[in-house]
Amino acid sequence: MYWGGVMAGQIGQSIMEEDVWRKGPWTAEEDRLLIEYVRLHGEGRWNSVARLTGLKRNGKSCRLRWVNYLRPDLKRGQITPQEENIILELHARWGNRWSTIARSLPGRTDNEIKNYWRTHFKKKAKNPWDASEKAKNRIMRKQLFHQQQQLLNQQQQQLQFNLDMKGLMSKFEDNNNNNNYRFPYISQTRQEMFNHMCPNTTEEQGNFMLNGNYSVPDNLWDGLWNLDDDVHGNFSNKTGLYNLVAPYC
DNA sequence: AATCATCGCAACCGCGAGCCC
DNA sequence: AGGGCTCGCGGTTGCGATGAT
Repeated sequence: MYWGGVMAGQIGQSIMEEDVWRKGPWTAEEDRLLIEYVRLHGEGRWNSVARLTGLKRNGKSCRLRWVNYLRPDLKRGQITPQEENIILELHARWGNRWSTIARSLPGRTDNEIKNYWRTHFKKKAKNPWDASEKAKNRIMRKQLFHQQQQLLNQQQQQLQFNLDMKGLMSKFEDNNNNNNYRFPYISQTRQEMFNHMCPNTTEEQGNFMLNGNYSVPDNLWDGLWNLDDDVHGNFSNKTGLYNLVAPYC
């Protein structure tokens, strides 16, 4: 634990005052204050956090803590082989554009993916592109090995997937009905959302998924690789929804 | 058991884009 | 037009955990 940087006084005040920003690991109390701030004011205006909550953290630090650790829709746990494959594919396509890659992995942050890449792939070859090819081969072998087990577990996975999807959809609907702070950008009905997120989905497929069976047609995954980067610049609109749902479409 | 190396990840830093006045 | 502010991104660092010797 240490104390760092001195910041000149805040703009707009006649008297310049020195403020010492705290650095280093966040405490539970700091997390609580930040979560409360976002609950009351939503994401953004991070430089207001210190003034409104008393947190001795600068805006950048608050944003980073929220985006990388406190966001309620973050997925915990290890990167799955499927996610690993996506990372490799997208890195081969976009290089170190971590935020772009992260948008295709719901619940994963650019920082997490960046760290994962560095620790798992970067050092395994002289350059990352070689690493990408080697890792892809490794994953293909791994997937082959696990194929039999996956078949055995298929029923159980299908059940879990259905439950997860139902939970996701209920969150969206809760937000729609209750203005839940977790998804402040959502203002669509479930049907509208699916129409937007899954434009290639036929009406029959859409109804099928909406009515409780969320099996993913293989061809719909193709859309994941054709995401238009231009429409993914901000997580405060439909894009956020798209990114959450895209893997299921 | 002690020491050293490596890993994994949270957090920081510098930079640039976009916006507003 | 340009200066200031906010935000997001990618690179880097620091440090605890874990493994190897």
